[in-house]
Amino acid sequence: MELPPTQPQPCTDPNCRGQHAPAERVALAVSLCAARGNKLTALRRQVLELLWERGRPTGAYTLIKALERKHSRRVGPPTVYRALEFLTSQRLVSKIESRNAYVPRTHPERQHDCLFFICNICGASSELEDPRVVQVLAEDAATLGYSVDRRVVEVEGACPNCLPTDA
Amino acid sequence: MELPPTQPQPCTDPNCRGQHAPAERVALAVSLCAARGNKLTALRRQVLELLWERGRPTGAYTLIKALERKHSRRVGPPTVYRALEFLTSQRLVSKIESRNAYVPRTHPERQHDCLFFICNICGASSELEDPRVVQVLAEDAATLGYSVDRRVVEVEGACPNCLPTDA
DNA sequence: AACGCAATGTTATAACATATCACCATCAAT
DNA sequence: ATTGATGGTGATATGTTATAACATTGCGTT
Repeated sequence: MELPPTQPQPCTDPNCRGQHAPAERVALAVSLCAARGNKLTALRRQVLELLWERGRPTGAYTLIKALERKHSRRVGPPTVYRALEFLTSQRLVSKIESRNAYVPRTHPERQHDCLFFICNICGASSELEDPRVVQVLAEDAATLGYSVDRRVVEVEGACPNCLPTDA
Repeated sequence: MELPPTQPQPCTDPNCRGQHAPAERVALAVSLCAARGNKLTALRRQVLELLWERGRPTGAYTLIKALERKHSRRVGPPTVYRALEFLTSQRLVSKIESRNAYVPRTHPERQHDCLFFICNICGASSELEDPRVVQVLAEDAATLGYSVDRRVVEVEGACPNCLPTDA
């Protein structure tokens, strides 16, 4: 859980227009929150920045240690969990349930639920949007008579970088 | 997490041939393990029985308390976690990642990965098999260049029993 | 200043999971 | 039968993730 940071992953969305450096991600978050009338405070912004800097699903206690290093004082778990809750409510962050870890979302301006691919070897994750998954799950929910509040779709495997190459 | 047990859910698979009472589920598990040369010991069987009796995703520490009542002595966490690991390896149990809880599988004889619907109100869950989900996720994985080891698909919502009725 | 409110700080604890070592059956090989 | 390997279990401690409960700070309003 204490792996070194990586570079942010490339966006897997063909319609994406860039803005992928951490600073740009955070700037987008600032303007999104402002537009919604919510406050991306210094603490919340720092947590989001840390997530972007690390570039992979990161546990709450790793964030706590990073904040303690940055502030040179103790940081209690609720401090970070509250920030994560806020960021999640703003769709700026998603929790990876199968890892108990958190990732920043590449497209917080969109309403869709995400789908995550997670590499079991390097720990990186890729976010994807696929309406077909949403559609199929909606049909299944209808069959069962369920209403849908939230979808958790996580695929574990090996990413292209970690997969043995043929070359 | 300490809700009362419910009845086992009806099977949502149209091709299912019954055998849904807890005793029958356990009998099937016994024969499956025997056929595979694995030992469903007393402890493991008890954990599986408890899961069937509870009829909803159940946390490891709830199982520990139940075993302690049954055995009238202390049961350490590793005891239950080892049983859960065995049952999971035999596809007799799945973990619900979004709840840190465990459910018995209705069709352990099948190889497919499952898809779970979980009611946020009563806590019940339904297991489903849908090859379309597997197919779509496989296509997405191919697009990203990922290999797939495991799928986690969990849909949270309200089950038909808990949804307001029109009648 | 006094108040209301949102955010944050602080401490403790709950809830979930694993490491480690010891013990004891079972069973195959000698 | 003895030995030794294996696998399951018991027991204690510890690690990891998350929340409850309550205090404090900072800031805008009156």
